[in-house]
Formats: sequence, structure tokens, C-alpha cells
Amino acid sequence: MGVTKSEIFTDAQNEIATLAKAFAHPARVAILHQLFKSETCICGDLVDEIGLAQATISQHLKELKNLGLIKGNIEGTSVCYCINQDKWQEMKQLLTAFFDQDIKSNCC
Amino acid sequence: MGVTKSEIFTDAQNEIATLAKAFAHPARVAILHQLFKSETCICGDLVDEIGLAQATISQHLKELKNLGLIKGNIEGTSVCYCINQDKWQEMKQLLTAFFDQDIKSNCC
DNA sequence: TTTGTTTATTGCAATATTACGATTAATAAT
DNA sequence: ATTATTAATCGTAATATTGCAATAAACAAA
Repeated sequence: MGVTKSEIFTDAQNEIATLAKAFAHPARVAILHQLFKSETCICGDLVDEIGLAQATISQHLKELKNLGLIKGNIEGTSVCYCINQDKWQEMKQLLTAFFDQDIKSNCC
Repeated sequence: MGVTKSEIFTDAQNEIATLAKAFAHPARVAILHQLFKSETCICGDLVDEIGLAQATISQHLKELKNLGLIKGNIEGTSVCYCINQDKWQEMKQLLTAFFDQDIKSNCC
């Protein structure tokens, strides 16, 4: 018990859930927002900008990177993080398609 | 520790995270998909359709209802669940606006 | 080489989520 | 009234997530 039964769902359903998890925590939303609006996207700047410990930000960055939504370039001792635009578009398509479903019958 | 620090994020960031949680589990994705495509939206049918226990489905339905994304109408002994289209549109707008952000500078 | 800077990882504690059996509540059917 | 049906809730167990201090790793600067 307590473990998600991925095997009983379709691939599409699991994929949507996995992608949605990226946005299911305000710290990750804040990180992504920062990456969109900011000139620089150095990890350390994100730590300063958002008020969480360095280890915590690093962990959230790792999750976003694992999903492929961001990528990191090493620049000397620091790492520059950016949105992975290809993957971002792919995610956007999948989720907006889900949001744009139209109702077959509205019984209530 | 282990508790999300909602107070350090903006209302918009918290709202996006809260809404995204609706889709962050495949069972809820499956439930919503079923509500969109199905003629009937009786709780019991969802239990049959998706392979989870009645208590589990009921719990997921409660979460979706708390978010306002679905509503339930009592019909005799059964309950008919449906998408709340107003809230669905509102959610869609908020999330697609986030997805449609355009990048200021792409440094990597 | 030694020191400083920056990020990743480890280890741990606490909270949150997921799942389900058992029970309860509410209505329908007999 | 009794029984059956349906859904919500309670209690509990297990896994997942969040957060951070401490440490490690990797590189730059002196």
C-alpha cells in the first residue's frame, strides 16, 4: 500500500502525471518562472532569489532536469540552468491537449 | 522540515502548484479522462473502469472536488460526478499562461 | 599546493500522499 | 422494518516528498 499502481494506467496517463509533478510544487514553479524571466540562470542566483537552502534548490533542479524540462551548462565552478525549449513545447502540447478535451455529455 | 514553505512563494506560484497536483497522479488523470469521455459519471462506474478500490477512488474524487474541478450530484444512492466547466476553464487559463511564457534570454 | 567558490550528494527528520479494509450513512427495494 | 446498494469516512500501513546540515567534488585563484 501507499505505492502508486502505475501499471493499471495508460502510458499517456502516467506521462501526464509525471509531467504535472514538475509544477506540483511552488519551489519548482518559482524556479521555472525565474529561468524564463531572468538574464542569468546560475544556480546560486536561484538560491538567493528563492528563499530555500542550496541543497533544496539543487534537489528541485535535479528533478526538473530528470524530466528534461531544463538543462544545465557548467561554466567554471557555477552551473547555468535554462529551459529546454524542445521538451517544454512537447510538455505543453501534451498537457494542453488534455485540458482541451471536450465534454461528451454534461449530466450535472 | 519536510513541510512546504508556501509563505515564501507568491499566490500565483502556490495556486499553480495546487492546481497541478490535480494532474500529478495517474488515477486522477484517469478519472478526469473518464468524466470527459463517458456518458455516465457515476462513482461506481469509475471504480469498475479504473482498477482501484472504492475507498481510493472516493478519496481522489474528494481531492478533485476540493479543488473545484469536478462537482457531484446525488442521484438516489449513487453520485454523479462531472467536470466543473467554469473552474476547468479558469485552471486552463492559469496553466496555459504559465506554459506560454516566453524566454527573455536563452544562455545555454 | 592551498584556499575559496560553487554545486551535488548524503543522511536524516518530518510531513504528505497513496491505498485499502472496515465501518458508517443514506437511500432504495422488498 | 429489513435488506441491499452505493458512496463517504475512519484507521492504518507503506511509500513519497520536502527540507536542510554536513560533506564531498570540481574548479578557479592565490
